[in-house]
Parts: sequence; structure tokens; C-alpha cells
Amino acid sequence: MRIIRLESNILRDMEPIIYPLCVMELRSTTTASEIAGHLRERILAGEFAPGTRMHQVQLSEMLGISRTPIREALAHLANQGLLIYEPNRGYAVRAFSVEEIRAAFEVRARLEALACGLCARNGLTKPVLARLKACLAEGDALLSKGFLDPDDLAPYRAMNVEFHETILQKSGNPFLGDFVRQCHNVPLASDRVFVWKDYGIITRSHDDHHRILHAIETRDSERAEALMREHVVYASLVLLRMLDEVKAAPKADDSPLRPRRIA
Amino acid sequence: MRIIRLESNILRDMEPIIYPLCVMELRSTTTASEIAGHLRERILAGEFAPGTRMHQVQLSEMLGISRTPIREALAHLANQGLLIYEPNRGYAVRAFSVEEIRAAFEVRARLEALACGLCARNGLTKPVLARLKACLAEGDALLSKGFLDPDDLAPYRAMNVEFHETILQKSGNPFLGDFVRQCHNVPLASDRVFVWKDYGIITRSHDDHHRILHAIETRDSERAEALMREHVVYASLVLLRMLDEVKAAPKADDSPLRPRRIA
DNA sequence: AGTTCTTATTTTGGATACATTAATGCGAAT
DNA sequence: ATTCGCATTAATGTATCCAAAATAAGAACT
Repeated sequence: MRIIRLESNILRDMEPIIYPLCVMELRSTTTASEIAGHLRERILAGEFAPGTRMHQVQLSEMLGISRTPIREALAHLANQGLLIYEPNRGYAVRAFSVEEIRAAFEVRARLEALACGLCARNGLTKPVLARLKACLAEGDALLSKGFLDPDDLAPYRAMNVEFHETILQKSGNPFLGDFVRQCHNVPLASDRVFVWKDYGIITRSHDDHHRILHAIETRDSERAEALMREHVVYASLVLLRMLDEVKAAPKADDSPLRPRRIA
Repeated sequence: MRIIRLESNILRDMEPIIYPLCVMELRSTTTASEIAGHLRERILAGEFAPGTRMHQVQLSEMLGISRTPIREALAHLANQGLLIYEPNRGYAVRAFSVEEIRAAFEVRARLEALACGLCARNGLTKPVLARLKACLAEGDALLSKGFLDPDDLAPYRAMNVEFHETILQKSGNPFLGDFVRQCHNVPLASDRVFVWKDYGIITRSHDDHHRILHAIETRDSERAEALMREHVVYASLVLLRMLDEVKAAPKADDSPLRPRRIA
């Protein structure tokens, strides 16, 4: 097979500065990426049972588009680890064992801890610190009632995501954010999809946030790393405990899923 | 948009044990995946300059196939982080800064260290230990000449890959292997694509392998983790030093790229 | 001469049609 | 009754075609 060097578009390569408008957040998202996001949500929500085959024609009829963007979306999801692909057999929803969920948390704990330590080591700018402080303040406000209002759960979750995402983004290491995001693709192993309903545990978790930001502000990277690691590890323990309880008593499906203190 | 639950193939879901032959390594790879692997190698080899647009028609004519599998392969590579995708603009070879290469090593060091510590903590089976010992023996043999034969470089690299891959696979955490493999997709940041040509450094690196296996055998997870972390961190330092030297003297393009001792 | 608007070409995104491979069902033989 | 084998069916993989968007080129204007 011959070796041919593709010629590059000189203008775009050399002077990207003259195309500022093109770089803006136009986001003329293609339908394939929309489908991918759509299916991603539904898979993470547990709508498709693990092992379910994702038939392309079926999906195309269901969504009213042709197979081409479907295929692209499925390939994308397979690369993200949500689907399993076998040549000439198609895609199927990946089944995650409890052990894999634990493994995802284990890696996530290390990566987020590293990101947190890097933030402390390198220092954050004042606007970023202000953003994190705003997260703390919002959490304080939501928890000030002394109990957890179900209506406050969604905003608390959003705040939690922003706190963690900000630290990841400002760590200066783009791979940390990428990989942690992949960990969140494991169903149930994500703060984004699920959050505890126990006021005590959430309060403690939010107190961790306070300490984490303090460690970052005082540039104590060791402490910041240790705090974040424990913060995530404990979340995994709570979740795994809940999964155990659910498995032990699958009949009470609508039970409040109250986690108990692990110690 | 209606919600339709896809029916799953009961047989495959419930009794995977009765399909042992299907699970075997048939690998009837589709052309799209072949193309993806092919392009991946060429990109990592630096054949396509960073920023180069990957025109689909151009590639399809070059490779003698239609655009469809090309598109699938490009999407795959973009998901792996080798290409950048912009809607309606296509794919371009991603440019990695030195800082990103360093970041990839930083994450890789932590992840491989964790994998190594887990192997020590959980213990490895005798056949796996034997495989690692075989790697050590092969390295010993290749380095016994007292200098590095260029012909031995490829087998040494293969041995090195197997040593690291074995530890990752046997760590019991599948995400570690996945993420480390993604780190290897960063050009130059991979043992697989590039290996040092300095006998002293390779000897020291191989000595690390000896100590790492010793730590695993003695179930000293702390030591195993620390050793592997330093093992990878030092590799990054050597590479970054080389990149600095290349950048400092870009004229001598065919220079031997000899790294110096860093201390 | 430089700038801007319009037009033409190129390239990507999506739809459809065809080829190939795996799964299924039926039937016969053991 | 079970199993093996063949034919059928269905699903995936690939090629081609059309539409839309972006880029490039050119003409008109300041």
C-alpha cells in the first residue's frame, strides 16, 4: 500500500486566529451525535436492559431516521464503553457487574484525587476559586433546612457535578477529565445519574467539599488528594451497600433505598 | 418520542455458556476496523502531520474502498482521541502539545502504579508469574551482550509491552487497561511506538522490571506501586528531555537522539 | 487596491440499495 | 427424541446517491 502524504489546509493550520467565528460555540450538532446523546441517556437510565441487542433497523424505525447516523451513534457509544460490539453481530448493551462498578469507582477515586492535588499544587485563579465557593454556598443553602427537600435534590446534584467538573477542568491535565467522564458512563457509578437520599450522608459529603476547597486554597496538595480520594471512595461504599441491600430484598422495589452508616 | 423496550435475545443473555465457540477469538475483523487500525498506526508513526485534514474521498481513493468504512474508522479514531472532529468540517489529525504528552504520562504513571499495586495486593497465579518471569528472562538475554543490538530492539519492545500489559490485565480492574491504552494513543507517549536507544537507560528500566516482579511476588503493594510509578515517570522524563533536544537542534534530524542521564 | 457580496465547487451528512455474513427453522438421519 | 445439515431469513457491512453545509473563487462595489 502506497504512502501518500495528505496536503494540509495551510490557511487553517497556520492562522487559526483569523477564524474566530468558526471556533465559537455554534454547535450545529449533527443528528448522529444527537442520537448518541439520546441513546446514552436512555441506556444510563436503565431503559435498555443489559445484554439487549441494539438492532439498527429497529432503532432507525423507532427514531425515524436512516441507519447511517444510527451506526455512527452506536459506534460512539461502544467506544465510550456503554455498548459491546462484535463484528457482523452488532451492538449490545454492556452489562456491568458489581465488581466493575467498584472498579470504576476505584479508578475515579485515584484520578479525581490526582486532579484535586494538582489544583492545590498549581493553585487556582480567583474566579475559579469563586466558582467553587459559590458551589459551597449553594450547597450550604440547600442543606440549611435541616432535612433534604426532594425538590432540592436536582439542584444539589447539579452543584455537585459543577464542583467536581471544575476541579477536573482546572487540574491542567485533560486526560483526567476524559477518563473520569468515561467512569461516569458506567451505570450507577455516577453522581450525575444517582445521588443518595440520606441527609446525613449528603451533609458529610458536602462538608468534604468544604475541606477540599480549604486544602486547595492553602495549597496543601497531599491533603487535597487524600480528601478527594476518600470522598469518592466513600461514595462507592455507600452505593455498593445500597446495591447489596437491593439485591438482598428485591421485592421491596419501591423502598426508599436508605443507606446505612458504613463503619 | 415513544419509548420502546427492545426485546433481548433470551438465549444469549441467560446461557452464554452454551456458546463457547462463538466467544473464541474468531476475529473476522470488518474492513472498517482494519482501516481504523491501519490509519492509527500511520498517525502514531507521524506520517500525517498534526492538523492535517483527513478528507474522506481522498482516503477512500487512496485505500480503494468506499467512504462508508472510512467514515466509521475516522469516527473511531476521533473517539480514541487521535483525531479532532468538527461537525460539517470533518476530521483532522490532533496536535498534541508537549504538555499534553507529559499529562498522558502523568496519568499513565498513576494508573499503571495502581494496577501494579493491585497485582501485589491480590496476588498473581503461578502461570501469570511464570509469564512475567519469562519476560524478565528474555530481557536479560537481550541485554546480556553488554550493548544494544538494533535487531534486538523490536523483541525488547514486544517483551516490554507484554510485561506491562500482563500486569494491567491481571490487576482485576478493566478500566486501568482501557485508560492506559488510551494514553498510548498519544503520539510519542507510548512504549509501543518508541523506545530509547540508550543501553544504560534500558538496562536500568529492565532492572526496574525485576524489582517490580519481586515486589509483586512478596505481596508488597506499596513498593510495587511506588516502583511502577517511578518506572513510568522516569520514562516520561527521558522522552521529554529528548523532545527538548530535538526542538533545540532541529537541523540534525538524523542524529541518534541519545538521551542523557537526568538527575 | 481592498472589501464585500454572490456564485460555484468541494466536502461532509444522511438515505437508500446491494452484498455478505450470521442466525433461524425445517427436515432427515441416527 | 436428538442432532446434524441444508436452506431460508434476517441482520450487519459496504457502496452509491442525494442534500446541505462550508469553503473557495470571482465579480461588483467602495
